[in-house]
Amino acid sequence: MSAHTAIAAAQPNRFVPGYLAATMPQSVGGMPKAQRSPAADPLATIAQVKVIDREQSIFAEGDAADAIFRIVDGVIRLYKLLPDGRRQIIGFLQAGDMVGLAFAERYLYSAETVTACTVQRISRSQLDALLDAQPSLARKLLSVTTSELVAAQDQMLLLGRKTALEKLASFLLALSRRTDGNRAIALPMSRSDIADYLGLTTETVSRGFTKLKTSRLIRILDGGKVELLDHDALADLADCA
Amino acid sequence: MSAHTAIAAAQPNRFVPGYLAATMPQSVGGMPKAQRSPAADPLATIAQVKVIDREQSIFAEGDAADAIFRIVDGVIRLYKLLPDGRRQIIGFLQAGDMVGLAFAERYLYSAETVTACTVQRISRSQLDALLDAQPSLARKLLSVTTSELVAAQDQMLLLGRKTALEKLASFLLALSRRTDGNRAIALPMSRSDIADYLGLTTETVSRGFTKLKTSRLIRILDGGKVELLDHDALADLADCA
DNA sequence: CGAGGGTTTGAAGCAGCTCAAATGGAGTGG
DNA sequence: CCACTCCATTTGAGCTGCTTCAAACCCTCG
Repeated sequence: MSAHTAIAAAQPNRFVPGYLAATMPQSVGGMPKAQRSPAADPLATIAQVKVIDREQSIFAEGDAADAIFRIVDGVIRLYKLLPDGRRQIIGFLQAGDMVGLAFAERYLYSAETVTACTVQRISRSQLDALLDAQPSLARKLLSVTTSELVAAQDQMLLLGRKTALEKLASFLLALSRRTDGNRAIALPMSRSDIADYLGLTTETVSRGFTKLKTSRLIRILDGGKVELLDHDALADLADCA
Repeated sequence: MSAHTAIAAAQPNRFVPGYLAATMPQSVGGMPKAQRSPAADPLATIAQVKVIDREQSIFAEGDAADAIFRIVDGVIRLYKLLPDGRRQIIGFLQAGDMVGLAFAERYLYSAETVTACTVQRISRSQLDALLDAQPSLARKLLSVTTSELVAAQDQMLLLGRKTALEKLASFLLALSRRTDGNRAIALPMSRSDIADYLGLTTETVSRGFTKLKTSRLIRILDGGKVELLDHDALADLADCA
């Protein structure tokens, strides 16, 4: 079982339309897989399933936005680039998340797999038809999009005002929240992915991990997993200094 | 006529539900005021109008979120605070924008007037009733919320990966876009507001303005206005280095 | 005209970056 | 099973862009 599967398994049926920003800090109600009836998921019936290798592009910023994707398994990163190559990762997406711009001609960011992924592809026209046929869907999507906006605002606070160590602590806690508060969390993405998500360099991320390790706040486990040894201390770090 | 009125007049009927993030980089279609029929604005009929002084609180992070607000005139800032007082401004809002969390118990950020403002207050229960009565409203709100998310993602790129001067150039261009691309733009907010929006200090913002002035890219006008002398050069700065 | 606030400018410090090298771990082939 | 390669990660050392601290400037308003 690969690392990302562990994340995916704990992930409830999150549903994210349009732009998907930083999904990390979003708190989600836990609902066991068994309770999800297929009837409640009209998208599944029209989706086309694709399996994609790790580190592959799904679409790039500027491509015609003719489809949206829902992640069934695996981890995906969304990012924007500056002309000189500087990269900002907008979010890491997991099982249940949806990707793709709902109301624009072209994708405004790029999407790549971090791990091997299974995704559902839903064409734009099919989604539009579904929205027409089922007006309640829009309200549901509105609710989830609003949550995404909340997450994006948390990330703005992080990027604009937190120190490197505070950013790292926030990141780890957000991951922990996504996996139902588990102490051990999977980190399928590289240091450089984390750096580009937090507005840092890989070296600074690495030094931060070292500092958290020597402070006994975290412990590195096998398979790229991290154990949060002192949740409260990390929370203090994350919220402030 | 106060400075903010100039911004407001150029502002079409933007409509922003739920969390309102950085609205700056959002491009909006221009529609003259005369074409807006009151019938197309069901919110206006149930809204309670309030006039608020400059530098006043509208609501604070953590307050019960029992109403949303639509700005009729003036400029408002939304921000989040860290426990030690560091502030990140999430966005500046203007006429047409809506503020207030649609699907949470409490506001997740604070809102304050920058200039004197006129706002419409719509209670949460009234909005919910309106959404039930008029399902198409949800889809419209979804569209606009998605635009907000796009703006938030642009701001993440700015905060995480741009230099001080690039941030300033981006900010000025975004303001210019909001006022239909006018060369002269109003800056009703203080240096410290701008700093907290761009993840900088007031001193760095001030030095940036000075550098843009001596480079002949901008010119300071009366009444806190700024004229963009070289739009293209600013655009080069904003997108990259 | 004087007080009070925001803004600008100056000088010094430092958090995080850059450049560089060492370490380590996973995959590959002998 | 080991040797080797490759590349991500870690560590080190110096640098720099932004911050911090401080003071001067300047506008507005009473």
